[in-house]
Amino acid sequence: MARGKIEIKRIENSTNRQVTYSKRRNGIFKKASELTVLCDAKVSIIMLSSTGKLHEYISPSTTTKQIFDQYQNTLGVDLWSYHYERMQENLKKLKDVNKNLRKEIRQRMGEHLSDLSVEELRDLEQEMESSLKMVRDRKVRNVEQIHKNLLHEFDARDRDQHYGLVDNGGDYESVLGFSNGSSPVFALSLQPNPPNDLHSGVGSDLTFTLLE
Amino acid sequence: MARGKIEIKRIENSTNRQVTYSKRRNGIFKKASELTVLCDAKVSIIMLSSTGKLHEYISPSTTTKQIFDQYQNTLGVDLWSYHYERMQENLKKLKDVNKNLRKEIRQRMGEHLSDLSVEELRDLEQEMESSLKMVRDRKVRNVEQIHKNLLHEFDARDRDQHYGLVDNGGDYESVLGFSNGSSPVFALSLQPNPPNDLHSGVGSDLTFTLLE
DNA sequence: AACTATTTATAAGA
DNA sequence: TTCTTATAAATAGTT
Repeated sequence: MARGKIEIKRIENSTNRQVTYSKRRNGIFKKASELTVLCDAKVSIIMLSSTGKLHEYISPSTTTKQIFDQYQNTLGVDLWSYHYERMQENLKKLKDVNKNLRKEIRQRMGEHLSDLSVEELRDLEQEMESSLKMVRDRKVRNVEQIHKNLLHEFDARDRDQHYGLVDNGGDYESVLGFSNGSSPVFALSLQPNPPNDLHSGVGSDLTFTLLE
Repeated sequence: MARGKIEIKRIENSTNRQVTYSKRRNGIFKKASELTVLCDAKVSIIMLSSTGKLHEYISPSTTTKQIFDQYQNTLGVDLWSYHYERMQENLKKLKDVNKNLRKEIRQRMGEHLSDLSVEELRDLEQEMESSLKMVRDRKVRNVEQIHKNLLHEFDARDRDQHYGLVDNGGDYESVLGFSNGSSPVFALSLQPNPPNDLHSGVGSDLTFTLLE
């Protein structure tokens, strides 16, 4: 635009290209700043040079993020708001599921029962009775298995070397294969089920029989 | 810049401002397009006029989203990735909580018990027994209340007008104030608790006493 | 929207 | 880089 007209096509000389980029970039930024003031507008300019450098102009009255947000709102485009909204929906659904799970647990813990009708209470009671039976059965099976292992170990020691009870200094825990010193069996016998007016199943009684 | 120099300050006349905005906007966009070609650069310009209108220029070789992404990568800024990451963390936490809640419920339903030690099984059993008692007690109290209401209603009818049983044609449901024809009491008496080998608490027996 | 006198931007050279 | 300056381009005010 001076000292000779130029054609608008890529400047092949790298230095010239850099110089022109720098000069014209400043020119555009100056124009943008004038436009901002003269016309009460907001302008965001981001430039990436061929060498990968980034320069930006942003009107003093705003931020780049505000411009981005406005851009998306106005054009109804979703650059990333689509993902954002999907995540928020997902979050909400998970929270709801969570809430319901907590409610169910609380009811199974005997709380928040006032919402339930007599039918629902009766169904819940039956469900819990049946589940309790399964827990109890599982416990009994576990304890029986431990008991069998115990008998088997004593038997084996007695038959093989006769050093079991004496050499071991009464460390029954190792007999069951618990090397960290925290044997479930002895912990159980030290903390027996406390007497409980609801405690009427055979399973729990078997536990006492085994451990006491 | 022509026909007289102007001061760079807001143009008060609205029409003039609009016209200048339009002219200078085109000027800047033209400069941007020249820069793109001459210097092999990428430019994104977003303008918001004082009237709220949005105009943009984007170099042909790219997209606005690419520029946004590049902007964020280069500056290490997070405009929205901060929120995105926070949301993903949140999502993950909720999923974990959810998983644990489901596990707890399953265990309270008598499933997935193999992970539990004998102590944990015993604790769970006790917890469920105590919770079952609360459910049972609540059911009993509800049924007792319904029974009391029933007796009170019969009593009142007998005392006041002597038209209860005859005029009502034996519609006991309305006596309890259930106008939709689905009385919990009668539903309960039609579907009594089935005999259950675990069914040993006094609460459930009381239910049968009341309803049979 | 077009015109045009003038200002501004800038290409090339130093 | 920065400065200079001839000249192209942009544009303020007018029509």
